[in-house]
Amino acid sequence: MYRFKCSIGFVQFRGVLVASIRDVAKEAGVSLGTVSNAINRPEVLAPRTLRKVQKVIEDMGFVPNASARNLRAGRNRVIGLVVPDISNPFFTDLAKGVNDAAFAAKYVVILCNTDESTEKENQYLDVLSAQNVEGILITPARDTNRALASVTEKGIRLALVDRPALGLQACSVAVNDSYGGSLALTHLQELGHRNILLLTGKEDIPQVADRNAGIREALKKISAAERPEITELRLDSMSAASAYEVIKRKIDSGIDFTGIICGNDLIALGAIRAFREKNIAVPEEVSVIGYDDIDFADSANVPLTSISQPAYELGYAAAELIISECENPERHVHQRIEFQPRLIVRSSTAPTKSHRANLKIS
Amino acid sequence: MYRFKCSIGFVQFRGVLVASIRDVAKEAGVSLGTVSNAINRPEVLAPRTLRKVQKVIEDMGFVPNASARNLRAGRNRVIGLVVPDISNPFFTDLAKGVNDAAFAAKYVVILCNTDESTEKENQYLDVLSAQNVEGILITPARDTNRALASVTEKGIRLALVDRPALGLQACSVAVNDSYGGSLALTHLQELGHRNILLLTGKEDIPQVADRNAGIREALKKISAAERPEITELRLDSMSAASAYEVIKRKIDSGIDFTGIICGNDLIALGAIRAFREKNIAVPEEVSVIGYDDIDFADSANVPLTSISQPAYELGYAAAELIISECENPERHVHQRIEFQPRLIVRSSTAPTKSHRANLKIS
DNA sequence: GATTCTCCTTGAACCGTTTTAAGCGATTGC
DNA sequence: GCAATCGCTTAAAACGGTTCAAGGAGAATC
Repeated sequence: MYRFKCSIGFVQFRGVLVASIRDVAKEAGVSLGTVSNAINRPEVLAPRTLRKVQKVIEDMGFVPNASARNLRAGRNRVIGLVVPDISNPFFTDLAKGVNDAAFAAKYVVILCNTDESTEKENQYLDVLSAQNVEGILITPARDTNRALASVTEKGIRLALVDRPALGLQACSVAVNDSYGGSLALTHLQELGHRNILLLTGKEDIPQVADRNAGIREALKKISAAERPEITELRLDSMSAASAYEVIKRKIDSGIDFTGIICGNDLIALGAIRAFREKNIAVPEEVSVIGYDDIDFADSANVPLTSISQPAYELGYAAAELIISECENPERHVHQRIEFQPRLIVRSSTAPTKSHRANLKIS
Repeated sequence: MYRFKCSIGFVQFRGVLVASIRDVAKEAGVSLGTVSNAINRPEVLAPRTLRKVQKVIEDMGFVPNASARNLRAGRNRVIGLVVPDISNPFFTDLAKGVNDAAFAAKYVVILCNTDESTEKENQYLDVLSAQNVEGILITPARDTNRALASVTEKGIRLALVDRPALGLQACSVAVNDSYGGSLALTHLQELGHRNILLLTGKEDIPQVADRNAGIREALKKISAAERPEITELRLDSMSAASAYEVIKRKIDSGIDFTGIICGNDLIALGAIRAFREKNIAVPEEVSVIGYDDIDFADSANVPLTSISQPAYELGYAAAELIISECENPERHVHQRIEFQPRLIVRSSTAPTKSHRANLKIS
């Protein structure tokens, strides 16, 4: 650090001497405004002055104080990301996308993990607005969160991730969940499954509701004779542990299905673990289909058939969207980006026995 | 929002009217300093005044501007977390621990992902110090990063996570990597493995170096007759994809080992995938041991033997440490917390053929 | 040589808080 | 009855930047 060489006293800050723009100015023999220009509008300075100031900045290791900057400019290059479960690789990938896009634009991301709780979500929204972030990227735990609207009233821009912006003044980046649901159902139906268990989270989780809707939609299109029977089972938390417990109990009370559609891959992994423990073969006796197609799906005990969602791209696009809104508010128009999910077939799904028999006959 | 009722003009901010402390003061008929006191030191105000001001604050939905506050007070309840790879569940869990501890203390976390690059690490350190975060939690990509020292010089408190604080004025929370390495080696050695491949990241990654040191230490304690031969192989990135490619090539050029010690579980999964593809049985032909014991280790294709590290606790402890330092700088003394790793045996390791034969004989 | 024009640079105002010394009315002490 | 004390409240000075109107030094024009 340069501080010992500097002729005038630096400011005491947290017990340490830190250079301010004033110190740079004095050292470089220019005015304070010139230093500011060197940082923000180098093109207005004479090349000689610019170089001189830059050298001093470099030597002193000067970094402009973001708070002061923000106070004056009303901007701070911070966005918030609010997700229900960062341990889920889907959201991890999404967060990575957000981070990379933010980094490229010299923004910074505050990560908030709500554990699927609306209460924690609201607390985080309060904290984020106190921090005065420029924008918030959120995958809301529930569809009806009035706190979301009040955030936009405070001038904080909002974008919904993995959700359409229902009635909100906001951009959204989502995956077509309804189509994803229908992909899963159709796959099992075509393999001959007629009794299917739907193992998801609480109904008020938007993604869950949409996929269920897609499944029902797809059901209608299937002739009555071939139409599967659906049973629903709700987990308190969309985690492997929760699915493991529930499926173990289910096995004990008797299995009345040949296929499971899971709310995400973690649930699928938990279920498969339960089956393995009880010596029920996947996919021979039960087919399991996951959702998200996380990286591990391929390395799993039984490589998972899953519905692939572009998590990283989702996050990247969302961050780009909100950052462009922050940089250019007047020109911005809210938009809705929708990605399409894809079915990835691996080893955890197979035709039912009767279906195989039928195939041989015909 | 109150803004339409207020008699004087609010400040235009991001296209939206936002109340400042001045507006509150005017509305409540008190001075600006009194409002500040109502917020920060309610005990100095007369109860009547306090109630009056609080009511106005409530009605206006006033939230103090964090930038101004930070500028003046030098505190902002923000800490930074810098990790090499957030996609790695080890760091995800760690980040979750940090987040939970921060949330409990009403702090907020800026997440920074460096992709194991010192350059990106330094850029993030600059951004974080510009943001004036109160503290930084970091798992440095390399041991020798001079930028770290300069951060503390700027009055930003530092704590090292998953690393001891080598010569730095900082707390640290770490896992005994050297012991972890010896655990892995001893396990394979006891299973009869005499040719072991070490599949890790670059040597200058501190954790890698320490574990290697632990392995060499353990080797020395083994009698020459039983001492395994170690070959090292370095990956550019500690990811499944990288391990997969390298091991596939290795298989083609001939396998001269019966066991692999991997730098983390992702590497182990990538390696196992390569073996499976080439029809080499794990653990019958090759034993594989991972590191970190991520949640998924148990659900993997071949359930992974691994060295378990308390990632969540690591993060939680680190965050608590730095937050207590921020809240009480003068009373704080730097400390070093060390967790012990544990060996978790699953199915990816087994005795070598000759070892099994020996066992039968004896 | 005076005038205009360009190109840089400067000084001062301002952003919204916190903090502290000073002020002020009421109460207490002598 | 006057000074000292007490309990609140206030005014004003930071904090560290950005921004912009105004100033000043040369170069170009007349």
